[in-house]
Amino acid sequence: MARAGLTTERLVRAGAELADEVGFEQVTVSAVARRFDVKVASLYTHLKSSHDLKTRIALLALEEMADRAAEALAGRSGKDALAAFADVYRDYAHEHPGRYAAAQLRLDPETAAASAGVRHAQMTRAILRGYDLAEPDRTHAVRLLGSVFHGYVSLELGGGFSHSAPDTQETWSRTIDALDALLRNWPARETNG
Amino acid sequence: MARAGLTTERLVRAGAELADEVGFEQVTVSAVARRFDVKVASLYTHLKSSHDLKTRIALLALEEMADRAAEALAGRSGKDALAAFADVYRDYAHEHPGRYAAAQLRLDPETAAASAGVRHAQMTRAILRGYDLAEPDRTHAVRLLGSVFHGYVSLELGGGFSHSAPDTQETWSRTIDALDALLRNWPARETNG
DNA sequence: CGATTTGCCTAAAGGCTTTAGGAAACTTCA
DNA sequence: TGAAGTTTCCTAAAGCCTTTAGGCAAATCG
Repeated sequence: MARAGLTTERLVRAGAELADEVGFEQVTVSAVARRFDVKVASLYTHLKSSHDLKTRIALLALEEMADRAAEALAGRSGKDALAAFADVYRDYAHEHPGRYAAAQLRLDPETAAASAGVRHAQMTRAILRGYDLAEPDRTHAVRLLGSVFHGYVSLELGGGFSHSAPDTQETWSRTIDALDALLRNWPARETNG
Repeated sequence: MARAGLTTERLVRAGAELADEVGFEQVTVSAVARRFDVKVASLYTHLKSSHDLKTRIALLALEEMADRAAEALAGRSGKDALAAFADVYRDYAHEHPGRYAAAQLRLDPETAAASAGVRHAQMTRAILRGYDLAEPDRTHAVRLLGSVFHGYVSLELGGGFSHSAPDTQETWSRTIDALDALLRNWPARETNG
């Protein structure tokens, strides 16, 4: 029998495509095997387990997003950088919903530490250089930005904003405006009242 | 054979507990059957399918959160209301991680429309009555709040904020401060610069 | 109390995961 | 070039999950 030429790389890539087509939940070793017209057991030469496959798809997605973000950030600062960065996530999630879902997979600490997730955090910090924030507010702001981007995109993708007016593109722009305003005018502690 | 006294209600409740103990992903019809010391097939008298079980757990979680939120909101307004509302989500997610994850399940439109999700949206709008926002900004703000709450909680639960300083409780307080400040000072359109 | 409905069971089929062991296809190098 | 070794893919099989079908006993209703 001729060999199929499987590699971990090709399998992961196929898994990522599958995720975008039918949802990350539906990605199984079996489904990937079918895609290569190969028996399931054969994939275990290249993958440790089903979980291994999913983790690799997640890492791929994180890399791809980080690469796009790095490019988007080049030569920009301030609100421009903020908007470009934010758009990278949203656009990526729209183009690759399955991969985006994969990127949400909970990674074990070591894997996470070695992943592109680290670059994401660094870039977010870099954006904040355009605003006047000292620690620990800078860290709070990093977390806030992460929350908004992730939260917005996952609600939007999950249909949380239904198809009602005003459209989500408009909300997205206004959200970025709001974040920019907030960062330029970060409240001091205990702003009660 | 004596009957086990199964009901849809009891099964869903058991499923929710299971979710909190071992994660929503691990909730299966089989696992719930085991919990009642009953054969798997027996559950299909009370549940349409595995997906039905999961959906019902999601609906339960949405109800519980909405109930808590409604109580928290009673008699409060402005930043007090905002903070109380926000804390409901975070606390619920910490107490019931599995149920919280369930609440993130994508529901089909009809189910979603009949769910407590509607109450959540209404309450968020109610909170904004304490701030001076006209449409469409009010809707943008509703979406922003939803994004932040959901995004923050899911990143925190997923270990996204690791265990680094400053602690997440502090960030949470500051996030609410920031949102309050933002809502009181919502930027006009095109605040570029 | 007999008849009907309901609830749980056994049986069974089909799918996914994962391991074990075999055979063909590549690679290496004399 | 061809023998030896390695790698890749295959068959087989066990284990777990879902879901349907059909049966018997328990609860409920006249």
